[in-house]
Amino acid sequence: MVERLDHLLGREAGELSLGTFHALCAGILRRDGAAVGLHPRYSIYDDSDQISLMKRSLQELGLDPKTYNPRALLGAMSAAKSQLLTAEDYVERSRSYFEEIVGRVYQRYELLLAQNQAVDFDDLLMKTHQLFQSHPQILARYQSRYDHILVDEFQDTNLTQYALARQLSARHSNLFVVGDPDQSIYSWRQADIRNILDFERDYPEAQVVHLEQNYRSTQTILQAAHGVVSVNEDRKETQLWTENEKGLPVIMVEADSESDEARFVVREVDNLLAQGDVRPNDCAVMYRTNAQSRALEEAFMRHGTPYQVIGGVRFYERREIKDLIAYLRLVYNPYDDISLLRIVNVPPRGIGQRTLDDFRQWAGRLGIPLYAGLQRLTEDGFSNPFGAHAGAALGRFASLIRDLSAQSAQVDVARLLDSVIKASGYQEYVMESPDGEERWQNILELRGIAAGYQNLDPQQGLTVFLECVSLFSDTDELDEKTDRATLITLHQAKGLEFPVVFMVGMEEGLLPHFKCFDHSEQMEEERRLCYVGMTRAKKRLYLLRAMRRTLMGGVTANPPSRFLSDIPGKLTSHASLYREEAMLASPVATTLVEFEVGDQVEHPKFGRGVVVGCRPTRDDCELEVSFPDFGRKKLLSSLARLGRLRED
DNA sequence: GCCTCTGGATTTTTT
DNA sequence: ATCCAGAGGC
Repeated sequence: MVERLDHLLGREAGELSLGTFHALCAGILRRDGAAVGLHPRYSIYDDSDQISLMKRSLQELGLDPKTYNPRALLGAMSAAKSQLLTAEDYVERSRSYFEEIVGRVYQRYELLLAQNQAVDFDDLLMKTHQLFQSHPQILARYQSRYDHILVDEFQDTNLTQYALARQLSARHSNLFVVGDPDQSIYSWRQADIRNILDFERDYPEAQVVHLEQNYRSTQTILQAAHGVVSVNEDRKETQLWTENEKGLPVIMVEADSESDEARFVVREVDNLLAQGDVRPNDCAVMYRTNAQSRALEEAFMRHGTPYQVIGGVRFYERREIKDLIAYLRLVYNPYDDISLLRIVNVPPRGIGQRTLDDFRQWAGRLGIPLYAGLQRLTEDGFSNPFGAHAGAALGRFASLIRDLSAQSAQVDVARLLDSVIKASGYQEYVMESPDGEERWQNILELRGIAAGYQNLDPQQGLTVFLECVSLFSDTDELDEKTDRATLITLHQAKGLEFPVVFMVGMEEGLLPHFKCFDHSEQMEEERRLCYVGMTRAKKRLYLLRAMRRTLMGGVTANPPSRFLSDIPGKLTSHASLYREEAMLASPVATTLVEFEVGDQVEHPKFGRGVVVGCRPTRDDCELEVSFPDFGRKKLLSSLARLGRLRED
């Protein structure tokens, strides 16, 4: 985004602050969070840290994590935070037994967060809002800093984000939001469409501009996508139009299995590349679930076609990476018990469950963070209450972290990381494990990323590095410089565009996902998701499905997605792998051209003619063409080299 | 304390 | 199919 703006605005782009709500808030809290009791070196807890903390909350309350699913509780709590409900608010309005439990857990969870000097993703937003509310003079500073505020993808903001935008723009009243209700695909993350509806109420003087001209896609693609999304009932009818050409038909492909599906994609990409006007970068393959990337990746790899997978098993969620980050986080924020517990015995250093339980209880009685407890153990003249063996192991760990902390003020992040690896013996530990080599490569990659922070002073470097790691977004890794195809989920693809798009898994159960079958609102969201995917395509759109596919160990046969039948037939062509042998190595879309009755066509031998009949078959189209000099001829669209004459 | 085995859950999407 | 937590053996 920064690059795009640089390109558009030139030098002035440097004056802009640009970021996700979360990143912006993280910076604000880093500077001014002390006003709401936040330590400037607070940690940001991600998904798995949240799970740990939630489990600990349950444990402390004597609740069984099997009865009370930590994920479900986190979900309920997150929903509350997205609407600015504090734990106390929540408790006050809880109506059911479940809500009562959530309320109790929420309170305990908040307490633990505070003890750890940590915040979760939702807190970044909510605490910033609280900060602004309780400290108008701080808010005023940010208000005067930003003359204008623009929120993009406004349909995907939650109530807290909207409230933040309101606060920040209150002084200048220059708030500009851009959004498309048809592309609202994050309601499960508490995105609230009310934000769009309420906007005009909250800003009665707002000017509304409807952007109905599309500059990206061909007419055919737009019409096909409209066919899908216009079925939604909870929707205001709008139809995009474009001055672009009609373009190629949408290609529907029916494959045998997911590997066939993947093979088709790879071959077609190669065909397009061979033809010359398409580069690997122009091609994207989109799917509903990350698990689907596997078969595709395999096909791309085997075929030797360059590709990149966005998201999937996320880099920063790999175990070896999280472990090393936990060392850095603990060094950075000694209150961070979650990070300490993660690595206290990784690699194994003789601190087992028993020792740890004793130690935690002991520190708990003293009311001090675990790290402070460790330091106390090593103080001179302190008689260690743990056994000789366990006590010594704890002591060694304590001095390990202390040495690293001392270094953290002196050396840059990359060197600090080297020290962590060396002092903990992490390299040996990783190399012993299965996939050791691969995991070590990941660590080297992390080392490379850390090296990018060398020009900052040590403290600053560590701060910025940890923040980037926590707030890293998958689409950040989208690499436009190396020329390769992109494999990406439909959700992540929002906001992007590609000349060639393959949507795979167009089946009932995948898109729409079977989890959405029972709820009409969720079903409408699936439809929008399909719409988002289709409208990413500029020139060529392929919709693929597999007759059989392996899901969670078992083989299933999914019927075609209901969305496929909402695309007007005259916009589509069918292709399948069965025809593959007969097909020359040329892209499907150049051999299949869309014809309608009445089209003027030209044949290399018969000359000009008019299409009088058109019968689509499963993977082709039988045409009947009337030629003035040769009479009526039956032709196969894929074989007869017919050209359509321009309509005037 | 640490390693291995087994049974059970678990996959929708993400800042 | 794969990952994780808990149990049991060394």
